Amino acid sequence: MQLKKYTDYGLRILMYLGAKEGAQTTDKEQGQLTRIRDICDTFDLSVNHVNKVVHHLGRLNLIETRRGKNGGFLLAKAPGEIRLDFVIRQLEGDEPWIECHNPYCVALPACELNGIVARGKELFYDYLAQFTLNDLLKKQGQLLQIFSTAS
Amino acid sequence: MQLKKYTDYGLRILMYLGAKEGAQTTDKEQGQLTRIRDICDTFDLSVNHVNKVVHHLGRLNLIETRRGKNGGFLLAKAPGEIRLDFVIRQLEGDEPWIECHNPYCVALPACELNGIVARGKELFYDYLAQFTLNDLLKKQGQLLQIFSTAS
DNA sequence: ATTAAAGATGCATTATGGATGTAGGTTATG
DNA sequence: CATAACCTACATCCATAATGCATCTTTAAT
Repeated sequence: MQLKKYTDYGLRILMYLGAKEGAQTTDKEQGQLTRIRDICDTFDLSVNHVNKVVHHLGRLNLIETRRGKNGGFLLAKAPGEIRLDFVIRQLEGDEPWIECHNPYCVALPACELNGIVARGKELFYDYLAQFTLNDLLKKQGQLLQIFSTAS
Repeated sequence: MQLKKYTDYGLRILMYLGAKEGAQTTDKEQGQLTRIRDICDTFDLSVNHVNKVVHHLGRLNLIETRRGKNGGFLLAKAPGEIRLDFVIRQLEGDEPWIECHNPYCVALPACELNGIVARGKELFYDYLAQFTLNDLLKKQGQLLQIFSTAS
């Protein structure tokens, strides 16, 4: 019962982008785009894994990816528009937390458990829905310093 | 992100015991104790796995186990005393849902995420705390019939 | 055009941990 | 003392997350 590292990495990537882009004064006069390598250097992660997460974030329209020389990626929305429940639900996959089939449970027709757990799961996500990427950037200055020295 | 089958099996075992014992008119005049084999036959599970879950439930003092001939196990408390949050927390293990170490995340000193997820986790368990084994036995009659014919 | 730098993609491999299996030990009944 | 139950410690299997590798496609600079 734990979030996948895959999901975790996705959130770190968003935090990295949010901290960096929040520090840029003008939208147009930004420097180089963030590259996969930048993320890997900062967090000491596998290029291949981050590759896939970045791609996934792109498909979710949370970031915009650009191929080719001087390519990279950046947030596709304002940090306040990126809700944590959405990110986690999508990256994690939204399967039931309890498995009634596989193997099939004979009690299923009379079972109250799956409903209770499903409601609990929704409460978890409802809580996360109160937060956005902005809430992860409260200590933006400190994050920036960490990210700039970590690579 | 899913409960372990181990936990699931534990809840099924408790439901089985609750349904069966709830149907027994007098406490003293009960028949044979429930055995691991009974659970396995009913739910079509592995003896070895159920073995461990039963043992765990015993250590948690949720059931009383008796060794030797005519041994077996039974609920150690009234179903209304067995809270679902406790059962799931114990069987599942109470680790954080997000991993900040292993690999260590450089953002940790300035990260708001782990706290948010931890709060969400507690809300999940708070919700489960409203329910007991009794709530899983609403359809006790139907459960009894299922269990008696499933073996 | 050519080249280099970036992400995209598919497949292979490794690592982790849950799920099972095996073997024997311990306890209680009759 | 034989049997039937749970107890316990391993060992092994297996699903899947995590990671690696190779190649393709796209884009910008030269």
